[in-house]
Amino acid sequence: MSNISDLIERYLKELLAASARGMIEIRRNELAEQFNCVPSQINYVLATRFTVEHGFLVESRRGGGGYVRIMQLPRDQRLDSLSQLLNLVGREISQRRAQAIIERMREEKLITDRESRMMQAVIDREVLRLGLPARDQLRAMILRAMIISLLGQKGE
Amino acid sequence: MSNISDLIERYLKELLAASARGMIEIRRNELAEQFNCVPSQINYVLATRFTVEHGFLVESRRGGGGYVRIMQLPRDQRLDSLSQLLNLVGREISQRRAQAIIERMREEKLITDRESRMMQAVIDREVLRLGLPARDQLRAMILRAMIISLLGQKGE
DNA sequence: TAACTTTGACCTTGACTGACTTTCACCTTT
DNA sequence: AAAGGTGAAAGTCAGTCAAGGTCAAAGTTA
Repeated sequence: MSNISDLIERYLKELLAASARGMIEIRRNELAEQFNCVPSQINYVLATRFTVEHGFLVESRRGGGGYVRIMQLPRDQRLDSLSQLLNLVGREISQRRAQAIIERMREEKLITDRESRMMQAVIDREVLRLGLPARDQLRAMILRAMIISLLGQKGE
Repeated sequence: MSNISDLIERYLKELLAASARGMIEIRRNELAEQFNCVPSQINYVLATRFTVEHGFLVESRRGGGGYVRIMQLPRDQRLDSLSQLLNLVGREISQRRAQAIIERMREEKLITDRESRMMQAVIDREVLRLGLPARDQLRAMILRAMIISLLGQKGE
């Protein structure tokens, strides 16, 4: 395995883990050179692995002295409320974003490993064999139902 | 005898036997080339000889750096009963029968109360808003996926 | 003939690239 | 100072390449 994008992801997460405030700043061009890739690949990594669903915030600035700042959202700003979580899901959701949300719930111990595995299995496009956009809508329905059933504690 | 599929099967099982964790990763294209067959024949072999019923779990990833991962499941009592439940689910299933199966899994302690609640939520016809028979087929796919997700516990 | 095997055309996903664009700090020029 | 130029960043996005997936038809075998 281990393509460049995965390596960059791991590297950035190590930097984040080592940083005091869960915040790092990088130079896009420098990082690209470090990994012998084109600068826009950094954007690809950020777009696919450091989204809000994953629990990160990315800011940047262009021009001379530009930078890319990656922040890991602190615990108490994270998925604390059910409505926040459902908001993130919305009326339709891609597999990617759903995976990220489930992974985040697991990291925050809102669900167990087994539960996350089950949820990941269910929202897979191989299971939800429908065309778009119906598939993304169904996935949202299902994910919402699962989240409500686990966290809503309705009637208990 | 010894058609190509049998050869590929034997080869993969040798690899699995030699591997420490009962888990191997292959490149579909490489393997196909090795056996002078078309890549899709690998899928045929996996689909006919490395199913859950046979005690295997197959995962894969597309795109650059893609792979096919084959895991051998340790055969035990729990696995056998889950496998039986899979047969019970079949290719389509009503909500009522699905509810009964989930309830039975809960009684047999194959799943926790939380897990059963989540499963019940997902197979509800209010969530799977499709007409019949598509809904019953989708429910079967989902239920199967959830049960299978429980199989890969120990290995990973 | 029924079941199994093999094949290939077409599809979907994921990683990566590069040409082109936008933004910004810092100069000049007037 | 205000306006405008310059180079140094980062951003965008459509396209290409690299995998694996699907399905039905054709071929083979028991």
